[in-house]
Amino acid sequence: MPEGHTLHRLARDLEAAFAGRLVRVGSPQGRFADSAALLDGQVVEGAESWGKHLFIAFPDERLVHVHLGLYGGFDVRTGVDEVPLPVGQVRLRLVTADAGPTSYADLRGATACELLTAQQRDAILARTGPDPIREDQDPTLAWERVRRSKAPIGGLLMDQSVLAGVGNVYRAEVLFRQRVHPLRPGNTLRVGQWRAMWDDLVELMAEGVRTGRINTVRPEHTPEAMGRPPRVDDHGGEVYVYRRTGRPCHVCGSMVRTGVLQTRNIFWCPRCQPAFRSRALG
DNA sequence: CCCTAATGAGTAT
DNA sequence: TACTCCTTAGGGG
Repeated sequence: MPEGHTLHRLARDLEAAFAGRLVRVGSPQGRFADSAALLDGQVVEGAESWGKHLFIAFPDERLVHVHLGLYGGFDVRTGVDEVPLPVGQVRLRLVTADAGPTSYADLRGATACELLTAQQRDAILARTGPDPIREDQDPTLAWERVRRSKAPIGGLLMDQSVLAGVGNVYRAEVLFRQRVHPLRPGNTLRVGQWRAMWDDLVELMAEGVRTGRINTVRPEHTPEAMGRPPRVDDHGGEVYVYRRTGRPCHVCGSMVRTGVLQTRNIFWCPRCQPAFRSRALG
């Protein structure tokens, strides 16, 4: 489930499970085997995330860079009695190998799993915008990009060089909550609207880190408050528009619409998010 | 702008 | 067997 909150939780969990611990490092699937051999038997220094990028630090400034892509997963288990045999395509496995409690972590389906230098990590961070999950981030850096761009805000929100960590769910939901149409050009937004979106993302994504889910509905729109059935599908969080095509808007009852914006599905409410200029999405 | 490929696994047909 | 997906990089107009 890879948006920024997922990576942040993973960094936290990997840090708790492995920082300061001697680990065995392997690649049961084989595709990371050479690099794993270099790290095997070393002590993990820490783990950190930035946007959707995850870095696990080993001695001598060697960093494992992980990007989960569309469907990667990193299962971290702490305090287990036994480490099971790998199941499926495990690209990277970490297992504690000292006197402390036993933990292991299995990485599958990642777009990136590679060994980088600190310089290479810095190059990635240099093309990554402010991350609403991290402390002390400067939203004006993102605003300077948004206000100069005629690209649709729905695309800018997912441009990781503008803003780091927002994916398809958070973009659809923050646009709904702030009543902004996805096709609205960045350079037509007012700074107050941008600031409201940023502040909302800070809150929403912090809640995502706490719960591990993307939950975006306000208290008055929860299933309990409205007497409606809870969302039944996949990921579990309550949302306003994401993947709710053709269903009634929780706020106004209009049918939620869908379209494609920069190769990704976008969802919005035509009444709560009135069109601005363009009608290309209907 | 458009298209395609690349990661796994689950669910549908 | 196909099709989906909380992503991104690369190539061609």
